[in-house]
Amino acid sequence: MDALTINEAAETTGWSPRMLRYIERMGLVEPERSTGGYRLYGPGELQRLRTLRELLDEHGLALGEVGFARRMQHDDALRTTVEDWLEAEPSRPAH
Amino acid sequence: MDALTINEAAETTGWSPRMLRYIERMGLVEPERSTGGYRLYGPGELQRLRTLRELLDEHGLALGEVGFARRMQHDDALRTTVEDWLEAEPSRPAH
DNA sequence: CAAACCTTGACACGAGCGTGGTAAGGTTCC
DNA sequence: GGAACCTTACCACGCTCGTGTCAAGGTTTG
Repeated sequence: MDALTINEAAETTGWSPRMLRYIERMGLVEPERSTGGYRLYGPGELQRLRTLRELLDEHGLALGEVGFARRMQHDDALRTTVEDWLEAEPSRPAH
Repeated sequence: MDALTINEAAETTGWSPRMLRYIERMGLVEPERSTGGYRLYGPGELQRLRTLRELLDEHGLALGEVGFARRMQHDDALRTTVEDWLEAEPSRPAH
């Protein structure tokens, strides 16, 4: 078994176990579960957790913002509605 | 002059003057200014304010989230970094 | 089976968000 | 010039976010 439990995953990624559960609820990193319900973090998830940390630091993002970006990517209606609104810059009569 | 001042704009859009200033700081609707510094809302901005309200209600969004979407659209590095992270789903070895 | 680990759920708490108000001072325009 | 409006800058307050800790109970494994 090459999957780590939550405390082991926390140890190697630098996140706290508490935050790993929080990140899961955001839908950002969702590990498999053992038959008994234990979270099992595979190499893919561990990598993702490390790069998530970089992603946040690099651009000063919040977890909620990445979660929102994810929602936009999964919800076509949401994404297009937001994009349409953003693209409709105020039609300012030529300066 | 077909541009409204902040209180007039608030009146016709349903936002409070307080929120119009807040929305401006989010970078979502940035009206022109009079020489004296008064905000002047043109028809374009008024329309944008009304549709913004709809956008939020329709998908239960927060102003900060739309502001974040805007930042992503304006900052290429930010957008691609976030998208790359989201697209890299955990490489789960074939179940 | 028992020690060590995990689960969910609750309470806590500082920081920031979305609002409102108010104060001190500048702008518009009749 | 003065009434009515605007500006920025603060204080306030309830709510959510990010985070921790603890309790009660189930799982893993030596």
